[in-house]
Amino acid sequence: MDNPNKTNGADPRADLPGEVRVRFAPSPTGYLHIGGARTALFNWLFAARNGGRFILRIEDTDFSRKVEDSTRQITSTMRWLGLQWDEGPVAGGPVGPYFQSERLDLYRKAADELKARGAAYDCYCTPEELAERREEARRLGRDPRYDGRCRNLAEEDRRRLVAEGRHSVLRLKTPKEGQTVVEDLIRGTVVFDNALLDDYVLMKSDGVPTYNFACVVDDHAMGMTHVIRADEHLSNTPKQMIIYRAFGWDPPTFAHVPMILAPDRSKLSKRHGATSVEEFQEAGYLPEAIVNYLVFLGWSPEGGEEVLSVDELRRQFSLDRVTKNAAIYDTTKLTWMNGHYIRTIDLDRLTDLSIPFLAKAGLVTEPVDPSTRSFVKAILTALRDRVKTLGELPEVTVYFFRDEFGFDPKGVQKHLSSTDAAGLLDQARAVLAGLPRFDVEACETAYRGLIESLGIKGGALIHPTRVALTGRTIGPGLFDIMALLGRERTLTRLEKASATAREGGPWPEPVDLGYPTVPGQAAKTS
RNA sequence: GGCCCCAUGGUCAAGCGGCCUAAGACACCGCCCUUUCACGGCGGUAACUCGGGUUCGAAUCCCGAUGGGGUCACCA
Repeated sequence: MDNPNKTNGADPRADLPGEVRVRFAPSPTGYLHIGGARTALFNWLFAARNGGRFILRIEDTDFSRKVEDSTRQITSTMRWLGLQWDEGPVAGGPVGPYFQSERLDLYRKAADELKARGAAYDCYCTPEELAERREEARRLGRDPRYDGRCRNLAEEDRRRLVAEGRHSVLRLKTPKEGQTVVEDLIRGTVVFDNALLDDYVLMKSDGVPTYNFACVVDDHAMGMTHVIRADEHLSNTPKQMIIYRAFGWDPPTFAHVPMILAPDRSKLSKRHGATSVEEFQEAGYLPEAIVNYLVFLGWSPEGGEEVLSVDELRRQFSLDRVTKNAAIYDTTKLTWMNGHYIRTIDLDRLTDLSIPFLAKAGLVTEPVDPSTRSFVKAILTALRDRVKTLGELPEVTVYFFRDEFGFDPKGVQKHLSSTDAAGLLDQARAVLAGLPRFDVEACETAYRGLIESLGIKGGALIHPTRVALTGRTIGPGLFDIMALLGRERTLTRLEKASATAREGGPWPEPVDLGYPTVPGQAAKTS
């Protein structure tokens, strides 16, 4: 005799490492969505805080031929963010495989068990018929739900349908009465009427499970203790609870975190600009800034700090300080935070992170030699608190790397259009040329001296010099620029600018290095 | 449309019955610092969706309305 409980066994959780087990289960869509990243982050932090394990599972039950590429993309971005998983692709683990596409046998077995328990049944209705009936129901103003006609099929009818060559799907026999109660860590108690639940599909006709089914089978088999996921899954939860109950399994504890919405309050999608972590990565955002920003979308620390290190987050994160309301995603604060990290992280690290951006613009060639590296480092010292993203770097540093850098017409107009300016530049050049040492202090002393002896205001000399040396009116301190440029280039540029000023131009046009892309702010500019 | 969730400034948010004539951060606006631009410092504008209750007392509890969001597939 069949023992309906025989495959229940012990709760898998009992034998698995970690008291707390949580997972992030993305489907391989090609990139790591910003909302997904936050869900992953919450899970990761929750595991860290509770001494648990963080599992990565790829939900690739959909067709998708790019599974491999997509998975690589997602995993590499997660690593870049610092969200290492304890079990999952590459890492392996005791309850693998961690790709749903490799777990098909498990689902089939589980499906058979459910059928044996009388909790599910084969349905032979074709998609066309279903669509037709849905349409019909809609027309009559009824809920477009499955009518349950295969729920209690007589054996001979079943045979007839098979003989017609029909394929079947497996449907769950959902209870017609009663309620399903979800005790959610964030939402509290949420009650759903079973009567509203459809006999939805568990296994598709091609033998592949649907999301809700695979999700339950895996969460159970993988010993999940908590399921932390986006709010959009809350309405799926009763369906999943019923499956757990049908198997006789204890469901995990659920926590539905609020969604991240686009500025227009709708669900975040591609048309809202940057929605993937990769886009921010390419634009020169630092992982710590993204993590820091993301965690504050829905969570806040007890102390009210706005900037917290990852270590601090791992120590402080808790689900009971997660808000219930959806957050609108706005990059302004992220950009500010990125600027904060740019000016506070270790300089060597900043240098290493910056070089690829300069290389991409052709300003340096990788691998950089030591002297170039220290030059970049010195530039960064002078410039780091003036940029918000690494992507802006080429734009604001060209003149350090190239002698053709173009002049801002307004700057020229304002500071280099008179012959006075040319004269000033000549005098400055003479003074600088005679300096025994050419460093920040020496340059400044020389300039201050010249300014005083000419009886002019500092700006009268400094502004024209800045434009002459950099082509623009903004940038680091002038004497830092001189020291960075070195005597030779400084003198040459002064001379050249003076000559051009005398001739009244022409001044080279600013070069286009691809303007800094700040994702999500495109809409603002237009 | 049914069901579910949510509701404090432009945005993120603190607040969990009296400490609220409501924190903090970003953004914005002034001022200061200053060779520019930043950074930094100081200050300012700006919010409890509405209506009923409960209570001595409500941003906080209850109900309703309104608004927003999610979900209703052989997608995940």
